[in-house]
Amino acid sequence: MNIDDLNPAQKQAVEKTEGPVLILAGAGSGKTKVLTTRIAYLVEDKNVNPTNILAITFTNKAANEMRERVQNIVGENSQDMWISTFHSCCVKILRKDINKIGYNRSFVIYDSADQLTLIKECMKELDLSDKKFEPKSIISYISSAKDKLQSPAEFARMASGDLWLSQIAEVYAIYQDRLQRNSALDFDDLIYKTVELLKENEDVLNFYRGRFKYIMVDEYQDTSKAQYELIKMLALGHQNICVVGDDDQSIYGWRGADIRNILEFEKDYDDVFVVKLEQNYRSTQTILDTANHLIANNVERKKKSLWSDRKEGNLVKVKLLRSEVEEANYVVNEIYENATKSGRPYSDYAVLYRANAQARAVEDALNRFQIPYNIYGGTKFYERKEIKDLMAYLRVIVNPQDDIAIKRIINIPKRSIGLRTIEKLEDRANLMKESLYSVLLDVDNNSDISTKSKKGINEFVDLIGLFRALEQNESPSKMVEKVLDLTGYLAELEAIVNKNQSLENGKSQEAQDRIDNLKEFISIALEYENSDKFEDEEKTLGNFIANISLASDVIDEEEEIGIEKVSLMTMHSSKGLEFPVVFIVGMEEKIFPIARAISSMETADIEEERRLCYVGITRAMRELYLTYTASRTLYGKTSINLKSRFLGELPDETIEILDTPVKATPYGNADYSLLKKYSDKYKTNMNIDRAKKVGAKIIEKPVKGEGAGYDSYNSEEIPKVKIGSKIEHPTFGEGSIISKAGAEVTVAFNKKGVKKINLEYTTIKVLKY
DNA sequence: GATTCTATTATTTTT
DNA sequence: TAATAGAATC
Repeated sequence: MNIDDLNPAQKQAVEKTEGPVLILAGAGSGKTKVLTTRIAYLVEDKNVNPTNILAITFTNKAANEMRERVQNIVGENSQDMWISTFHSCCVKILRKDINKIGYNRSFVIYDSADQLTLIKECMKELDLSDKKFEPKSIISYISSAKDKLQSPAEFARMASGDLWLSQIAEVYAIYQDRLQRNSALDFDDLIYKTVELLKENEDVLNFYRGRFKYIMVDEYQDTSKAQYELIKMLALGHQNICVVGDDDQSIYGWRGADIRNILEFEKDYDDVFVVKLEQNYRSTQTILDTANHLIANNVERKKKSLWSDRKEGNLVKVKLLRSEVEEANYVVNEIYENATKSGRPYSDYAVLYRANAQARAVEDALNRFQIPYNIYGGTKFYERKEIKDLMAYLRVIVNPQDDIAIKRIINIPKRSIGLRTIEKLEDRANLMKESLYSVLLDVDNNSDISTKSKKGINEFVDLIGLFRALEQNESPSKMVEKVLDLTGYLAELEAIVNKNQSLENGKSQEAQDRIDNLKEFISIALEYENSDKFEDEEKTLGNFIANISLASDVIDEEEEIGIEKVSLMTMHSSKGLEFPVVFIVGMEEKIFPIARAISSMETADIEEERRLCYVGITRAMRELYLTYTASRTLYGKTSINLKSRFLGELPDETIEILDTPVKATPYGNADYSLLKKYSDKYKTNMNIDRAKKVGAKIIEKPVKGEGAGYDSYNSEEIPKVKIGSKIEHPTFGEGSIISKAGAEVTVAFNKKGVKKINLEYTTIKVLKY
């Protein structure tokens, strides 16, 4: 195995195969390469049997990438390794032995929507109004309890004396009970129950301990307590545990990640070999210096300092704009000019922000410039209504005890089973402590159900019975087809398409999209059947839907081949990615760091925000822009925020301030310090309107030439028009747009002929977009 | 049972 | 602003 192309630190990380190893891998330091090489090295040079290797990641994407890369080096051998996410690894373990802790082996996995439905039911059972108790917040309590391996009983004990927590404890207990009754596990359970299984069954634990002689964990800084315990149990004994992570990139504390796991790894295991990967292969030294300087402000961290042997590159550009609209315009204009000048494809550019809501302004600007873009974090494939309906059918076929799934589809397509009926059936199920399905089977002996509903229920039950019989010898993809066919689901959609074809409403298109999605689902099933990725599992419907539940593929954006697009995403979702040119927008207090972190008593919260900023900065390969605004409208409210403290934490030598830092706002020359004073005095989020009320002096006239230093128009008033839009001009009358260049459009007027007008200076009315 | 109206509320996201 | 959930109404 040739490892000559690794740097000395990387080599050490690969060659130290025995005992606990902590690889502190800075951003862009070739972490995945080290990990895959290490696995290959174990197999090829150390003659380790591939079955003895367990490599764990957080996302499917990371697992797939790793598997692929390992396969490229060691070939067929990689088939016998477990390279998977925490969750799918746990599913595999649980499928085999979960019956030992009182669950059905054909359990289903509840996603967060199912979870929410179930929680609401549990709350209803306890007569907790969801006015006072936000179901989502209860879920997060329960979820974090599970992350910390707290059972309902332990939670109740801890909560004693606290009314609020005690009530959550009650919900938790019922919720857990209902999950078990439904033969369902939520995502947190997958880890929690695996730990429980291994704790309570020595033989099972010993089996896996014997099997996994070499364990590797990626993104270790993101592990929860439960995941930590799981790994620790498995690694006990041989202690061949290698964890890779970067404490500076720990940005998921809010969903249970415990940064202490990585900070205290050396305390948890004996004689830990620590390697720091500090050479960065991604960014210019200027960008790295900027990031290093910023993150040095954090106290809770392992000291690291990224360096690069690349040239210094451009300074980081810092720019103040007047509003989020101007900010977006500036960014997009810069992308446009930079791309035109350098010949870079648009896919080289990324705009990062703290919250998704900030994307809109950037989107609008991109539309105005007609630059193609992709927003990450859209609707997930599996969250689509039609896919969830279909999945619900499949789940009921595999596991009829799945009440949540039954309720979803019992009346789809319509079978005259209304809400009232379902409620009655449910009450009966609860009363008899039975599943909904058994009550349905027995519906004929149920006196308070109408004949019409009874008929529908029997139809439903017969259908499910038929499917269950078919499932014995049909493949998953065939089953999907059967469900779509025999339920009439597909036919119903096709009818909509045909009926509305002539009409120009979106209904036909929408139905067609759904049909396409369902067809896509069939191919996913076929793909699953033909894949060899899951060699050690049978290709049953149950395993198929479990796989789907653990996948979260975003819908493949109608892959327009050859179209290079600008990427828009949150800094969270940018982790692990890189772009030649990066813009981070909204560098303002209360935006980034976000208000909640500022008001929090915990300095840890600000530190996590700072790490997020570090993640954002280190995405940039060559050029980095940081922008902020004097005034920002977000969630329909305009406020003036101070510039982000993070900007002040950057080194003077690596940044270039492009703005004239003045007090200009779209409203004019607002007195910044005054606003700040009022904000402090009234201890409230001061916005311009409120400030005016309490007497802040704000000159309402826009100040020319001053301010952002960016000579721009107030594009807020420029209507979004495109070629083909119909408009009305105050003097030329109606016309349609035939071409467009920035704010300058060419319009063919109905009466006055073709004219060029500049939307910057002309007020038009848009009749049709 | 479906549709329309009203009120509420808004980090970050994977599994 | 805009999405969405729940209530009110047809």
